[in-house]
Amino acid sequence: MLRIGDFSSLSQISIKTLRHYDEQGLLPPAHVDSTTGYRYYAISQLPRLHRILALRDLGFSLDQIGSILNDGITAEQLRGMFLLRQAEQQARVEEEQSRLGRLHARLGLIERENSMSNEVIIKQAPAQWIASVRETIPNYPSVGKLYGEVYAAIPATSCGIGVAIWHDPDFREQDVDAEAGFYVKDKVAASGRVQVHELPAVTVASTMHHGAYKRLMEAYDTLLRWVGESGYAKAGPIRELYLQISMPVRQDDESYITEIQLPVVKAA
Amino acid sequence: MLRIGDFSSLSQISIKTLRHYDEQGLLPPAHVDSTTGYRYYAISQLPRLHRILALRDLGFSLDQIGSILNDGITAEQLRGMFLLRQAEQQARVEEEQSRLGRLHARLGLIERENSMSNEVIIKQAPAQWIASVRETIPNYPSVGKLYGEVYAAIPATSCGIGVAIWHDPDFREQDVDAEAGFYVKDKVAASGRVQVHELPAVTVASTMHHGAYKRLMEAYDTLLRWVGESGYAKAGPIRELYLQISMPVRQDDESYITEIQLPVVKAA
DNA sequence: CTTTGACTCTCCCCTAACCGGAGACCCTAA
DNA sequence: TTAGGGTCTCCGGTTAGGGGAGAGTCAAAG
Repeated sequence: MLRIGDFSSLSQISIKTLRHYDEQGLLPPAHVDSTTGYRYYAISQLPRLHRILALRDLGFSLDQIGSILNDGITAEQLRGMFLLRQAEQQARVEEEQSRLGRLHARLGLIERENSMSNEVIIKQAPAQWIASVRETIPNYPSVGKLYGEVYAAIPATSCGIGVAIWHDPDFREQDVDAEAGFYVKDKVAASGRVQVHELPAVTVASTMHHGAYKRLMEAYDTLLRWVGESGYAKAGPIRELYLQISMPVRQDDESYITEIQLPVVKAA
Repeated sequence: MLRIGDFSSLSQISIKTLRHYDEQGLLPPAHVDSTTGYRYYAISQLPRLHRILALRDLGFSLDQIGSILNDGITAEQLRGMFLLRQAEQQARVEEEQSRLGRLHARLGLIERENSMSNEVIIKQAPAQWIASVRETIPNYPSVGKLYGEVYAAIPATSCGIGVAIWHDPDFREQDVDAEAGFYVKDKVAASGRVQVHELPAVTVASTMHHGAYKRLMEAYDTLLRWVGESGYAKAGPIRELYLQISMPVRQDDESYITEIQLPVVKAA
């Protein structure tokens, strides 16, 4: 019988860890003195400790290790747990690799521009009701005229932020297939050219543009390059959210804040 | 000014997280009502939140993000932090990949043998004084005779566990270059053929064999295969530690516990 | 037999980045 | 004025242990 310190130096596992494994029921000492509480370990417990460490090294939680070691588990269940763990680990590796890729791309940007520019993040855009008109307009700035029409058609109280959706599959200078309107809290009544429909929840790559519209192109550049470099693919029309704006709209107002959202899916 | 719930649904970041970022000094609300404690956020704070999320996505801790955003950091320092983070991430990817590899190998074993056999783990063997004799012996079982010689030469009180070290670079059936002796707590005096020297601390791949010596070969098989599959290379002579043994030694005693340690380095 | 120094015990707090819930307070629309 | 939903702070929990305090224990030395 070994005291905990001896068992610790024999196994090279810290005393704290051994006590922790005792508490978790993974490795109760062979004997515990009921008056002093001293833990006494047998050398024959070393293989079990080794097994615990091996499973820990494979990424199982202590809970899972407990299930594997204590609850008489069948070979089939064991295989299932390993398959599950392998799938998780596979996903983890891919995630960490993708993070490394993004880091690499960001570092490249820093080295070129010597600062941090627009940040791109992936997020979930929730399902959202929108009141809007859709029309082919001669050029981008013309979109402004559509908002008045929508605004007049819906109650002001349910009117949320202004949104534009560019339905063209690619960038066009002219004859743009544009949808413009406002997010609305609830389903309001449609009227005439103003349609009310629900945008489904999607995963988007998003960037914030803080400044004048005339520099919005930079944000688009950043966003599109990032999406390509990070292994995503376009999965829907680009949205612009006019979070901070003033009336009348000016092309050079530096206080404007615009979010650009590009629906994406992970590329294979 | 938005209340925290509005800012939360606008940014798709949970209220709890926003409060947490406030506490950490990352994103204090634009205004806090001093009587009610209500947090009020400005839309112009969205870009900063985006920046925080982007850095979080790259794997920086909130502390590091705070340094980057709050402490006027130079471009050079920023570059340094990113380089460091990239190196860490690179190491992490390699570790997780290696874990996946081990998992895959283990799963292969499970599918073949339908159970868990010997577990192999990597650990640090501490530096250790040993009293031993080294001799070329005709075959493995002959090693037993050496222990009596060592045991007679050292004080019984300082005598630790029995150890054998196989110095041949590869497995040999005959004329084995063997070292046999006992770990000793302190440096004891050498005498005659019995040498006392210190084994340096090394990283070893280790497996526990619980059972008769005649099946020790299985443990060797497992250990050597594991080392190959897991991307390590042999870095020294194999040790056997006789943790549980009886006198006289019997080849078929199933209560024996033997640890096999193979010094390793990560293969490139 | 006693002392002494090393060892061990339990208990509590700490890690990172939040999540969940309790109880109290606040805001606003009907 | 009230009701219902929003918000506040505080407490506790998550993983796998680490650090330390204060009290008790063991074994060798005197």
